[in-house]
Amino acid sequence: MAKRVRLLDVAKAAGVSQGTASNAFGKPDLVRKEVRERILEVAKELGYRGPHVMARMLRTGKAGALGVVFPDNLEYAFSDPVAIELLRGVGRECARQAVNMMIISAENPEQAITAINNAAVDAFLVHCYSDDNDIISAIQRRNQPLVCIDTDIAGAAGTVVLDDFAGAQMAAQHLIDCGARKFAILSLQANKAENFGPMNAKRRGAVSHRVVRERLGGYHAALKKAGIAIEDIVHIECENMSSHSAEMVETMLRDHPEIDGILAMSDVIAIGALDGARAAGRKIPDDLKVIGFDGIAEGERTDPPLSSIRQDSVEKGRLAAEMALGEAESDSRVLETSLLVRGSTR
Amino acid sequence: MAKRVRLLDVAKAAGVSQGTASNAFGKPDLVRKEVRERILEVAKELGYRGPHVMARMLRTGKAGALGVVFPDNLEYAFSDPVAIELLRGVGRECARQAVNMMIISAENPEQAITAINNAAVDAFLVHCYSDDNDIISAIQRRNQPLVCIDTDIAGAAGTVVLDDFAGAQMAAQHLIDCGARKFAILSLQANKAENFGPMNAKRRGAVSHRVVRERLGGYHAALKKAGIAIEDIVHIECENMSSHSAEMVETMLRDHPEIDGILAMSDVIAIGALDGARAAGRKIPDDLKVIGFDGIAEGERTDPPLSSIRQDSVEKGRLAAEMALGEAESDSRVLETSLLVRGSTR
DNA sequence: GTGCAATAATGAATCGATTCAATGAATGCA
DNA sequence: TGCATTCATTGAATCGATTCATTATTGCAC
Repeated sequence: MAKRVRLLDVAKAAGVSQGTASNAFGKPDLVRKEVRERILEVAKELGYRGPHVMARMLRTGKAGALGVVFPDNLEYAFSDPVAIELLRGVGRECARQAVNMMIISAENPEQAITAINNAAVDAFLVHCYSDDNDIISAIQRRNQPLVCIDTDIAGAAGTVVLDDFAGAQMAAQHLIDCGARKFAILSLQANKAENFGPMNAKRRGAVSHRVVRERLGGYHAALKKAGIAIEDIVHIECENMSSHSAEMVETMLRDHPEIDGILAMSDVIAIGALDGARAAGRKIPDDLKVIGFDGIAEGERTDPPLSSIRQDSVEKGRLAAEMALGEAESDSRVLETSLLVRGSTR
Repeated sequence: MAKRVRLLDVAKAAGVSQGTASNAFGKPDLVRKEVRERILEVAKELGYRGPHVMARMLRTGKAGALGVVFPDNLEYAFSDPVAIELLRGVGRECARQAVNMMIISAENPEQAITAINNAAVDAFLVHCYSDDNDIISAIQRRNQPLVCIDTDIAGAAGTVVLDDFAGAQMAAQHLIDCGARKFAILSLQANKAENFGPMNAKRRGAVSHRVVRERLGGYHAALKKAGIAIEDIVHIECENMSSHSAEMVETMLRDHPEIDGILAMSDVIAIGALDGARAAGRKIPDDLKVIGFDGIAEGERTDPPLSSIRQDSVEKGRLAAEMALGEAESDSRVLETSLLVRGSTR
């Protein structure tokens, strides 16, 4: 293979200094028009392909890219509807700022750390639930701006979270207003260690995932206020997959026929719950009210359409990107939620 | 800000050559254990953050990333279910090969070209419909492996496409088998220039998007064989959005009450068609059969569930990534489709 | 014609690693 | 003891740009 044509070669051939040749490409207004044109012409003749990206990066220190990390589960980034909305928002802001989007990919945590160390980016965005994490430390070691989404980590440059507590409270209050009295909570995974199924008090007390902790707190607060004892609530921890929650709910409803209100921590789980309830012979919303969390588009098409707590995940991603790229005003934002009433509670 | 600690600083402090220090990090087995440990220790003391990514890239010429470009519409990449599956596949392969995934982001074609020129990647993957494209040229100018998905472009290192013709043929044949005789085809955008609505013969003759050309050809072939004249088919070009196709279909069904079979070039369009047909008072599948294309998961939950031509978009993305990263056997692959019969044609 | 400012161009230093031919030391074998 | 071989280390060259202090040129006003 022929040796790559360098800027220096172009400069020599055009009879100008390397500095001028560089400016002809990067800062055209610093070079006299005719000189610049000659340089570009010579460049074309020699087959120069434009400034070498890596060399420029090394010199300028700018990568022109934002790193996006999903430590908990990487396949999840392109599967979960909420994660996808998040990515859409990140992409939107990156496009606005003319910065590329580097998705850190890995099959396991160890690989992820290597991937992080090899990524030429200017800042990191990390979406995760747990806050104790080798991956987070690896990012922090790079000493670049880091914005955390959905969790608050000490030392992060910024944080974007939801007011999960208030949202959950709203959800539970809504079910109470609809007349439900016997509740089941379908929780997202609460800890690093998987432990799906009924959730005992001990595990409820040791929730390391911020989102789960807050939402659980919000549910409990509203229910308590309505005079419902926490011990009377059925807690189940579900994988964030409709098929999984469907199974769980079907079983659960057979064991606890009295349940008339289901609080699901995600719409994906809630959609499965609708299926499970149908399989267990319940009529929704007559026998049983179900409310999800997130307000994803799929919730419009379920049978019946799913009530939920709407969050703006696109904006969440966009905002986080904006922060990471250093254009945001504050370094910590809490987004609000709103109640979305549809057929599953009406 | 204190000056960054360089490898050279570490080497000096540890009393070894820079080469040895480099090896201590990059090729540990070339350095005696005690020496390596001392180097690492000194590095930690000095606050050395590990080899500088950009410097390494410049020297080695490897970026450790795969560029992914969506020239037609960038927001689309995180909106369309099929594009997302594609990304999932790409992500899977990238993870397997320990390579990051650089999503080229831009708001307009001009910006996209800059973004491409600024991206430190080892290869490119491009998903697009049209084959004449400034963006493609920009990528080709970089002289790196380029794999095209869903279109075949001269000079690409590889191509991954679907047997769209056969799939479309299968779809049309299925509707014929179900007894439909009066057809409407809901096409994806056929050309760079947007022109949604009824599609005249002239526009049908000048389809620049390969996918549309092939699928249209497949539909026509099957219908012709069944003795249906092309002129009797209603052609409508839709935006790939359910809400848009719903409107189009509702209007279309009022103008053409005889239609009893709808061939949609995507499931997204088909799902809108179900809504539009319902709004126009049709019963599916009794009055009207509808079949989509792609076989996306959402099709299971529509009312009625959507028949479709299934394609494995995840595998399409994975395979393309594999090719681009240079591990695939061949440089051109055509994937097969299969018929997915559900409620909308039964 | 002189002085001053503005504009162009120069060329060497720099960004921070990796690589590789050369050298030195240590080991194995006859 | 001598020679070949292996293992560890060195140090300079290299990857390919950008930057910036300096010099050269031009234009303009008085």
